[in-house]
Amino acid sequence: MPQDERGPGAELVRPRARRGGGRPTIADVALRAGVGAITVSRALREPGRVSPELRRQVAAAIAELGYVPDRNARALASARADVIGVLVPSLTNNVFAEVVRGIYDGLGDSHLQVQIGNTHYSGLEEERLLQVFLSQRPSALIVSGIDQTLAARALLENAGCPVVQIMETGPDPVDMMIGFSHFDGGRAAARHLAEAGYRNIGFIGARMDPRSQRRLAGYRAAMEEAGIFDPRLVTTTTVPSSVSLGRDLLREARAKMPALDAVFCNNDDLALGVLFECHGVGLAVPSTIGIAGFNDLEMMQAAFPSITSVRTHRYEIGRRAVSMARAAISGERPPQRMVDVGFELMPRESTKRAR
Amino acid sequence: MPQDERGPGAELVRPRARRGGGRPTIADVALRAGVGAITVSRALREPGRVSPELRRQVAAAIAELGYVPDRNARALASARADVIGVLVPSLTNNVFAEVVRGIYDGLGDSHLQVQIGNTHYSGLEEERLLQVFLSQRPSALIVSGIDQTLAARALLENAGCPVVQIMETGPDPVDMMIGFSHFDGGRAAARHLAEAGYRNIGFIGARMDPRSQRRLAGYRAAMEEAGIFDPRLVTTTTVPSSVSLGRDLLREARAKMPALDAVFCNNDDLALGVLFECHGVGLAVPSTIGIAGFNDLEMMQAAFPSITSVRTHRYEIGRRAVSMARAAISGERPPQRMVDVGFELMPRESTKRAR
DNA sequence: AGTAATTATGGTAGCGCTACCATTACGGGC
DNA sequence: GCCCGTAATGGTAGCGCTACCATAATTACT
Repeated sequence: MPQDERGPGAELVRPRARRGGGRPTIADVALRAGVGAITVSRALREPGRVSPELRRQVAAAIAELGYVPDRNARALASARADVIGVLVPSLTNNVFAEVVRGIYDGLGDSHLQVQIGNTHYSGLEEERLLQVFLSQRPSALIVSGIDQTLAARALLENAGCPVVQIMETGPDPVDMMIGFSHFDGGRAAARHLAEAGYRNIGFIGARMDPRSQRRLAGYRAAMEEAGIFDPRLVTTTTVPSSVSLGRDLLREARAKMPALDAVFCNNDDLALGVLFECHGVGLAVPSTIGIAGFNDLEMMQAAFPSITSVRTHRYEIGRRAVSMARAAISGERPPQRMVDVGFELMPRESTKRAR
Repeated sequence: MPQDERGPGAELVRPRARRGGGRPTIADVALRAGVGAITVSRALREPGRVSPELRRQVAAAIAELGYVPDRNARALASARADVIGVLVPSLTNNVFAEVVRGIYDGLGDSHLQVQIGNTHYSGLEEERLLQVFLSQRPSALIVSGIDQTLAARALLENAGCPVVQIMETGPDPVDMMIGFSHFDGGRAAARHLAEAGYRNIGFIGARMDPRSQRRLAGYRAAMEEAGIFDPRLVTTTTVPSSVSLGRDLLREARAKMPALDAVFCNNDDLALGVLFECHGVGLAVPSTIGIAGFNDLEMMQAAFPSITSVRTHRYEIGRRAVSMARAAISGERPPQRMVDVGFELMPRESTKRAR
């Protein structure tokens, strides 16, 4: 007889193995603490509603068992996942990377998780991701921009959770909104160049998503105010932005308009490329050509010469968007549904034309 | 009698309102399609096991009702969320932003979602996030580096799901691993500078996380091989990297070692700062001073002069890490548990010393 | 003192899905 | 023709938690 004698029936009698893999559940904790399961649940979510005595017992039992609540079960039972869905058009674009960092930092010690979707600047992809996110019943949604498709907008309006649109301000928010005016930012940069004494001020733009378009519109407005607008000054492409592309576009712009004496770049990557191109072909900055960028990445002030740019408050937008979402989740709708965080023109060497 | 006559008992008889908010469930779809609920579930997850006939009926019912599966219920029932947890030390560091982009692109049309945690280069934070992630029973985990704390390593080993360590290679993987040798990368860059004829080759490093340390070790090995190592050539700080910091560190390095004729920078941001500092103080690059960076960001080749760097395959690492994870999730352990994607030295103008 | 309001706790019944097993239909090997 | 393996489908019983209601034990108030 083998030692491992269990009899042929043992297999049949054995209770079905626990599906979940044997992790302790709330029932185990309740048993150990000598309380009901619901009291454990409450001790975790609303400690104020449980007596200090029981709270201690529960905490001890949790520690002894190494209990970790199952987020999936919680989400199913409460019909709400502790997740904030975030949609951004790009993950590698430094601007959105900082927004995302602000979002993460804005979570603080809340139990919320972030789920990021990358729309690749595509409205259809945004719709698809919205569907996916909604299937989790998120606690809130943060979406970039104000140019959602009709279908996406409908999804947002029926999301059943707070929604924050970020990075731009505009009329008719779905719910809440925090950002700034790209039009005004573009206009401020262009005005600055005009005031510095430049006359043939070009615009260089890549990608040309809706926000870029509005910066271009702001540039145009400033140029027309000064009576120096000329369509040949505008050089754009839908190709994604890069430093090399900045070099290429400056070459293209100068070929078209040899008299060009300044450029306002859609973003700082292009501005850096423009600076390198000037170095490469021996154009003096700022005396022969002025350069202004947009976003004010850290490197703008370290460049030589330092580059004028429009500082945007990306990190702050991320943080405050989460604050607004958290407030709304707790039921307290913030007084301001629409927040304009503005921008700041940072004049530097690259636009100091000697008069 | 009021019109709205329901009798006092109506309130008690009324079936309890559906908790979930009235979204159609799998049972609704099953009813409509005239099949069992389980068949709907299978039609969605393993279409091959359902007859084409029923599959069509189910698809039609889903479309008519606008059914969207509840991910939370699925996760609870199957004890597995369709989520890949990703831990990175930084979200704004361009290198990790590209890894993350590769990860997202690697998902393809799978039903997987990504959950990103930002460890801020902290082992303790990594532990905490691992706990949070594990409470969702993720399908796989991707973690950066090989320097986990003991506790974090234990969590990973008992995670009960595939684990991929990325960005580095090293002995003793938890499960799978994909990356490259930072030591070899650092050594290759330093050797290149020595072979180009530079003699007083400095090292400039920021943050000095474990990967930076290994690059420094590689640099040192190359210097000792060439018999030109001097500890005064090394300038580091634990401050996070930036372009401005590159300028500062070059000033510091030159103050310490006026004979400095080349620098290998920990990363490309610093290298760019070094270039600007050289422009600022009128040092000729590459004749008076040579510059090499690490990672080969796009701007390196667009810079003037273009900057030598060590190209790392960040996007590819992200993509392939997901492939490996997906393979493991499907049960097919990939033949290679450890993948070294290598790196590529990109010699450019900034190290072309005229002999 | 008696009643209502409040607090603290527990029991029950799901949330919407899938694992597991049972059942049926069909074809092939003997 | 019978048995058995295979494929296709369904029923049942949870997964681990929380909403909802019930109950008991207080406190507040008339």
